[in-house]
Amino acid sequence: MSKIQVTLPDQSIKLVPPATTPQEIADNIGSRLAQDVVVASVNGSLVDLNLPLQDDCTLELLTGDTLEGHEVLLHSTAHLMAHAVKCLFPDVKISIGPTIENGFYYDFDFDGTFTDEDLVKIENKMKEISKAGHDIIRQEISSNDAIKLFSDMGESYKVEIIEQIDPDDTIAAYTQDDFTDLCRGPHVSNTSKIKYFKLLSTSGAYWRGDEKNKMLQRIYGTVFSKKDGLKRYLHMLEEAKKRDHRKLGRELEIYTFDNEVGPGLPLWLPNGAIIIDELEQLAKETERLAGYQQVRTPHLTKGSLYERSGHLTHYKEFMYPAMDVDGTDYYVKPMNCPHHHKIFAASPRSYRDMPLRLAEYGTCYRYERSGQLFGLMRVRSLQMNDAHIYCRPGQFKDEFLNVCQMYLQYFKIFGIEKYTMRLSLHNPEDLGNKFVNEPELWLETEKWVREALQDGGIEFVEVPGEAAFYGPKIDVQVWSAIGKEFTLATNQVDFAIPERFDLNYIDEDGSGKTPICIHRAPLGTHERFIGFLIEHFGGNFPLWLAPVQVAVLPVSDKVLAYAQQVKGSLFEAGIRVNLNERADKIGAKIRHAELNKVNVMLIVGTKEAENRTVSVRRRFEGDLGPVRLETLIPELKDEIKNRSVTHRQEADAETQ
RNA sequence: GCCGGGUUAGCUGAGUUGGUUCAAGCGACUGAUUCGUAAUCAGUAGUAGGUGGGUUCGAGUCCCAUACCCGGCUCCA
Repeated sequence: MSKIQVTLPDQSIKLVPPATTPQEIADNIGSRLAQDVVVASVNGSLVDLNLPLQDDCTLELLTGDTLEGHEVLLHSTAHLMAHAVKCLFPDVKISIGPTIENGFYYDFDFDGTFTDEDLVKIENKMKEISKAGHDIIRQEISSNDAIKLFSDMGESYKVEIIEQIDPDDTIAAYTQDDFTDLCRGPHVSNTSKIKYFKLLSTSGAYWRGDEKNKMLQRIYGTVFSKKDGLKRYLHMLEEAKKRDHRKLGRELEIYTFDNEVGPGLPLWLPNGAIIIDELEQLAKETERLAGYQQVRTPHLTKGSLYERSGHLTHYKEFMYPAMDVDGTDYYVKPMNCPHHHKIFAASPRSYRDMPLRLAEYGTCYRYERSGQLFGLMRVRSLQMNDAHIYCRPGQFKDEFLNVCQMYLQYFKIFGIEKYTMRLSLHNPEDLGNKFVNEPELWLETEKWVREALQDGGIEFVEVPGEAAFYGPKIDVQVWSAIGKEFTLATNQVDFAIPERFDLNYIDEDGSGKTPICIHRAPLGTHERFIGFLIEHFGGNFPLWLAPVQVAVLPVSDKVLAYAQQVKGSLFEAGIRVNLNERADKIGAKIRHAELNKVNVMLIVGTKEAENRTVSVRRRFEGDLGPVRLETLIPELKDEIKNRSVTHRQEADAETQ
């Protein structure tokens, strides 16, 4: 019988009989690989390990350590979980069980809810099924057969899914013991390959993600190919919790909430106010240089303004209800743009005035639904680093790109490296509904934005259907310590609203033209940005942002007078300084300062008092020895002025 | 808004099946100590079971309502 040639990644060739499976080849190479391999890549496509090879091919045997292998392992574990759930709760219907970053979930239709005890039971059952070592067998079937198969099992959600699959596509079912699931695969070849898993949480989730549909019960879990991987991941989750801005925000006394004030309405404590102030300084300096002008607008406005802007039709449910003032509806403002439009309209404008850039740190109020609130990241009172740029079509690309570059400039200052730029486009099917009905303008402005980004060499991903109702936008996505995704900054094109406000400028030819408007908030809101920064730095703020920049720590009361002089000099130099006058030992004072994540500690004892020096100790660096204040103060002022991102190793190490 | 869980002192956090005055640690305060790079010792106090009802001889514990928080879903101008 002729053999087939199987080329391995090291270019070595195995001659095997036709119908040999990748698993058999792995078995032949070594017992370790035989056990660890989870999926095969044949001629570049992922396939099951028990798929018989018929022709010459290249073969890569992927373990659960590889990206593709881990994905397969996650997916197979979702099936294993569904299998276990069906064993324990035969009445549940299964729906979908995809992989997500670092894990998987499965949604079940279940009359009841899964308790923590249920999770333990399910996990134990999974271990049992894993130990039993059932083969996982793929079966390709026709659409009709699949519908019959899953109808007979009472799996109505699966039937619904199959009905929406193109009947010409291959439909596959995977069976392990008495459990069969619809899946395109590939999967690991045997349940015994799934070992190091953990069920993490439960929640409700709407079928197909639509809140009009039935709410299903979701279970989240994760799996790793090695015990150590799972352990490290669980440890990482614990570490991330330590950086959670809600925990650090309280510990570092940055902000708080109060039941009597109301949900989503943060109270900024003095330390938080300092951080806000520094951010505003940065923004004002940056925007002044970029040609922005500051404006200020009121918190209350007549409803008619929001009718004109379209916000009352598009976002009324997210606005605080109207209050009646002398028979007229007034609203607290949910955004600043209509007011800025009014400022544009307040004077006749010429093409010579363009681009006109109006900036404001306006406080807005949005009625976020109660379940959306999340620490500082999602609040009901928020202050935006907002501005609106009015420009002529020919100026658009430059203006838009400049805004994007402003983001990048900020990100550099903060050392933000992990983010995604997302270009959100309209969905033609939602024109006139979710999006203003201007099909040509949509396409044109989307093209402009895309070109501006490409010209600027800025990487981005395109997301259809996510645009604002008045135009395409760029969102900058970041992740909180616990992995939640957030829009940190946003930059939107608005080709519709200026017209509704009858905004115009006199062009070179003497005719009136409508400007294009760019909405932009590179620092997002104070609330979200600071929430993010707390996590980004793990509370270890760079010197310029730190609420307490320097702590003066006298070794004993004997040198208190000198310590007070030191504090005075720093204070006069404009540095935020604390003096620890307590009767503690120096070790305790240092510990206290370290726990408060103070960047610079100045230890003064009799030696320093005699020599008119201070001993510098910096966070993460330890004792740096004595230095004269005349030397130290200018250095610190430089570090502050340059907004240097230093002394944050620990936060780096913790970043996932 | 929806599904689930939770709420005990400033923080963390115990508390059997409802049974006299609700731990403890940290923090705070007072006193002593005057000390050299992540915790000195002793003592004191504390407005502590979210709020409102109910069951009961008796509720932190059981029931109902409500507020707020947490995990998700959905949403995000």
